[in-house]
Amino acid sequence: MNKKIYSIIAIIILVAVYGYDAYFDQQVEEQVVAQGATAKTNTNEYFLPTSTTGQVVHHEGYSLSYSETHEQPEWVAYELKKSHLSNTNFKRPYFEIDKAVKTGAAHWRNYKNSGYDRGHLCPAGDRKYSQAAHDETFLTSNITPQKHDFNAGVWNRLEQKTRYWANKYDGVFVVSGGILNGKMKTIGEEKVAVPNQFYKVLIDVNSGEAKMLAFLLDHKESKEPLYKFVVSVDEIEKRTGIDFFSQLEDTVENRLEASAVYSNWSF
DNA sequence: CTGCGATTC
DNA sequence: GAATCGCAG
Repeated sequence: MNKKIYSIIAIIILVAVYGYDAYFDQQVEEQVVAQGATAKTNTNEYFLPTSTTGQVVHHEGYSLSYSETHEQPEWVAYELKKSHLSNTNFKRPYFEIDKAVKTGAAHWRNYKNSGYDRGHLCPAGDRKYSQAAHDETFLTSNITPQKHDFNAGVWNRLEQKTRYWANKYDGVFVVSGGILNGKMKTIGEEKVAVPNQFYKVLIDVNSGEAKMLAFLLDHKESKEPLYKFVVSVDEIEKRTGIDFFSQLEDTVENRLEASAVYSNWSF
């Protein structure tokens, strides 16, 4: 008689424990998917945007989608981890053609005496954790023509603020590029297009609830505070045709990308 | 930090 | 072309 009761109790306990465990796992999984936290284990692969050009190239420190017609990337994406931040000073190497771009990346000569900077999209300052990572940003597939006062000015301020956020929020994912449409000037024999606007999109999945932030800047120097350039991710998608953060669960993605609220980001 | 240009070999 | 140096915001 006692045996029977013990057996029943044991079964009830087993079911309860198993059930709770399964429930707990499910909750965790939903949370992980919602926050895109699996990105942690897959660095810059997880949050890659879609490519409108069909030519995605992966490097150790960043990935890019190359637009042959504009001779520059339509986006450059990478994770800026807190551990990447460093004060090391590496000597600047020479710019090199990215051999991984099969259609042929632009030669740096296009920029020579053009009046435009060779502007990094994955900044050298974000890849200072090793000489190799640093030097890898000097591939011309990571470069876009930028006015010097813009590059060294408001764009540089935004990059420094991004490093501030990477430190504060334990890493952020970054996607940057020029808006490659409309009428654009070109420079050099290969006719590298000069974007009229540049964008930067950020996502933080490592500190609390996932949050996004997007910037759209005219290609001109500005002393305005950075929050004045905040737009929704949807706005950038509309202008570029690129789909960002599609790995997120749809309702989460839609909600975050429609918002231009920046109150949960510290400026 | 973001860069360019002159000079030298 | 490669490396070094100085300069500017």
